[in-house]
Amino acid sequence: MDSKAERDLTSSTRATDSARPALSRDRIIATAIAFVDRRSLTALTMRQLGKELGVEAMSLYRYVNGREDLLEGMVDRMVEELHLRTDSELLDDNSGWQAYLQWLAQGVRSLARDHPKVFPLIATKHPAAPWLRPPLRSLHVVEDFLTTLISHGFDDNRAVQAYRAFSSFLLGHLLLEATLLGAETGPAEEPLDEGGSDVPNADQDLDLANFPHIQRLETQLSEDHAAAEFAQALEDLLDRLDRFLTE
Amino acid sequence: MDSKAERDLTSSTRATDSARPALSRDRIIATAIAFVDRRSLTALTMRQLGKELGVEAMSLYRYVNGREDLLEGMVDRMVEELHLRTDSELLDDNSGWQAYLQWLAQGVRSLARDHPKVFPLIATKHPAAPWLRPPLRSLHVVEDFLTTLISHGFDDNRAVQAYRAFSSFLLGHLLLEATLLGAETGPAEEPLDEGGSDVPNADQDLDLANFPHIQRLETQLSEDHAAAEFAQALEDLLDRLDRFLTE
DNA sequence: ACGCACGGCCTTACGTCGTAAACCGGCAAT
DNA sequence: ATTGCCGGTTTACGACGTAAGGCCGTGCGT
Repeated sequence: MDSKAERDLTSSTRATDSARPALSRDRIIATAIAFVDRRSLTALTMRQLGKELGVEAMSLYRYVNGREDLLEGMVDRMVEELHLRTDSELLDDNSGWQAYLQWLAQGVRSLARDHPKVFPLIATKHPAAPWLRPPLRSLHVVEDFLTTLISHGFDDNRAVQAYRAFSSFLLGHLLLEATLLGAETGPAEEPLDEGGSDVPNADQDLDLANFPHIQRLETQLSEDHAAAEFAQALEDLLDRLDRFLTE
Repeated sequence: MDSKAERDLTSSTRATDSARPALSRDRIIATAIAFVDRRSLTALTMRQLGKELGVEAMSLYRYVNGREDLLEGMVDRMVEELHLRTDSELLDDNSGWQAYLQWLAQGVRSLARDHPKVFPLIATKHPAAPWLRPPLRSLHVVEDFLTTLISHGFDDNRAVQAYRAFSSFLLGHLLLEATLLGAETGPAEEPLDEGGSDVPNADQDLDLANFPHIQRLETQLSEDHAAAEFAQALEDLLDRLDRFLTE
């Protein structure tokens, strides 16, 4: 009675099938993303993912071309999402390019916050082309970006430079934030005790005796103002681009 | 005669032995870094590294506490290097904090450029403490940072914020640059042809027909002005911090 | 001088990973 | 009924990280 539960509805593989959604690239990728969100990147294994989908690992290979391709699929899927929900108003002349960039930045930030364990992948994986810079690694998104800026007075050169600056900005802030959030899912991380007990292990490690400033500022350093700082830095970047535009 | 070649020089394992430098954590880590530079992160395997050192894989475990620890060691080593060659002049009141930040930024950039394949590790690995943000993930470096800024008129709060802004800046620009440089060592990457030929596979892929801007700007997008852009963005950041300081 | 503990490296072994290749049941069209 | 494909399974291989124990030369204690 293990996997026979959904057998009787096979009278015809109709669309009304609700029991077993049937394997597909999309479903695999979606499940993989959810899985990584819940567990971790290194936990994402073909066999585990198979189990998650109620299927043997090798079945996945009919839809994804190996693990590497799966990861790429996840990245593409997530970034493409950005383009899909582009409010076309934003691309018009109505709201300025700044509104568009604000929207885009917040969108990418949402990605990073919703999937902190996946984001390093977006940030790190080598793009298909050298002009597809993380995290804006979708042709659609980049095209939107360039279109919007150019239609708002940027010349080619400045649009490209803006693209680069914007990419760097997002990457830096959001990868940091994501790394912070997806705290390694560390279950316990044994201190590994390295030895006996007589010698108090003289190296510096995590006692802050020799680092007075860090020690004093420890709490401040640990505070999380990610949202505000992101917003502020984004403002500054936009100002910079604006100045850049009218120079 | 396979591994006996270097047997006869074992008359005594004296210090004067120049043939086989003898295993040590330092040597292992150094070799690992060099190895990753030459090959890639995923190619760095305990067995491969052993081979590189003329030793069995398991021998490494006497000095590094597993692969994860090895990677951490590599990161630490590289970042610590920054602190070691800190010109103490820079920390004095003589040159301003801006000179220090310029120096530090260029130092980290050198790291990224010298070891583009390792840099993602520095950027991505979870720091030991939440206030050790990549890529400035060394207590020494952070302490230097805070000391310098505070001794130049920053109050605690602003110094901390500067630290965060600076980290994000470096991470974004340099991870991007490193990713670009360490071009995945991709040997060929078969186009994998995905199926028949009748349906032209309606997705966009890499023909730029539907992306006029990208197509037109392709060359500009591919141009590499990393150095200049980095310098410029750094200038702007310093200005921003300066304004921030006297507000 | 001799023995012996010990540090440093090797051998063996286990479980898990990605994935190539062959296989197999059932549906559709012939 | 036959055939062939489609979607999934089985089996198998080599490489990985690493636990556990073996082995051998060196240097110290006596």
